[in-house]
Amino acid sequence: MARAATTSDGFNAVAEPRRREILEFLASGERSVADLVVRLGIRQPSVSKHLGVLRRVGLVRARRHGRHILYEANPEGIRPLHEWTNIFARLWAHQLLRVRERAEEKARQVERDKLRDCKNSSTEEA
Amino acid sequence: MARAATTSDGFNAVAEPRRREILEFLASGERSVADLVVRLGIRQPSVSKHLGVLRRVGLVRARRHGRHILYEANPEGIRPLHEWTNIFARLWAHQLLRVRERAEEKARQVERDKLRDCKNSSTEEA
DNA sequence: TTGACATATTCCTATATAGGAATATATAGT
DNA sequence: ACTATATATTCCTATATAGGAATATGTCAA
Repeated sequence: MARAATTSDGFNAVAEPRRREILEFLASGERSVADLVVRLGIRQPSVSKHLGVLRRVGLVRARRHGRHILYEANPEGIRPLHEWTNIFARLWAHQLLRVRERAEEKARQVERDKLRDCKNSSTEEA
Repeated sequence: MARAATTSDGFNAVAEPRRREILEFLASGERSVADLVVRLGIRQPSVSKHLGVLRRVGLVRARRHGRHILYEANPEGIRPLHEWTNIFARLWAHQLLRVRERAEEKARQVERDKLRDCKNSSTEEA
């Protein structure tokens, strides 16, 4: 048997590097096919084909605007991939630590601010 | 040109459903090839081939234990995929809202604490 | 060493690509 | 209607599969 179709699910669609590039670009907003051609530096038919795959899998949506067709990312389509990778989240010890550390650092910062505010209000009392 | 090799990166390796199943199973701990054969219900050579792909891409590690070879997931290999999906995190409205709401609620709580602390310090001046 | 078990590898084939080239379709402007 | 522009589709080909079948490799045990 050959590989599963690129249109069989998001995982297969996103396996192609160009399609990831497209999605990365579309993450910043709606773009025309021509925009993508310029951005990716590949020929227009290739871009259209990739967009076709992404559209069939529900990773992008398209709408006409004059002569152009504007594509936008459908972030909901990416979520299943995100959820899947989360299966391993509990094994990322450092990341957990880092997130917690950042939260605690922020809390400390807030404490410092609080102290400073109190002092200021007691001296200059605007 | 054909599709990128399954061993070219984690995205391509994980595009195959069987390989995802393997990783899901290995997320619960080290397993032998025979375990995987039972679990997946596919023939041993297929499992070995899938494991070979996963190993080359760095998604699993193997070690011998007697006659058996034990495979374990390498969660670090999955992180790049997770990071990539995070590009769209800010577009997941509910999650974004939830995160922002929690941050703002926390900020309000901090404000309340600050006010209370200031009042306390002006009355009981410890 | 021989045999039994566990895993990997090789050979085979049908299948689905990705990109190039050429062409079709659709829309706007004149 | 005609032309220019924007995008999609078709045809082509080299390539890499996934799984089946058969076989090789490696390890223990007696």
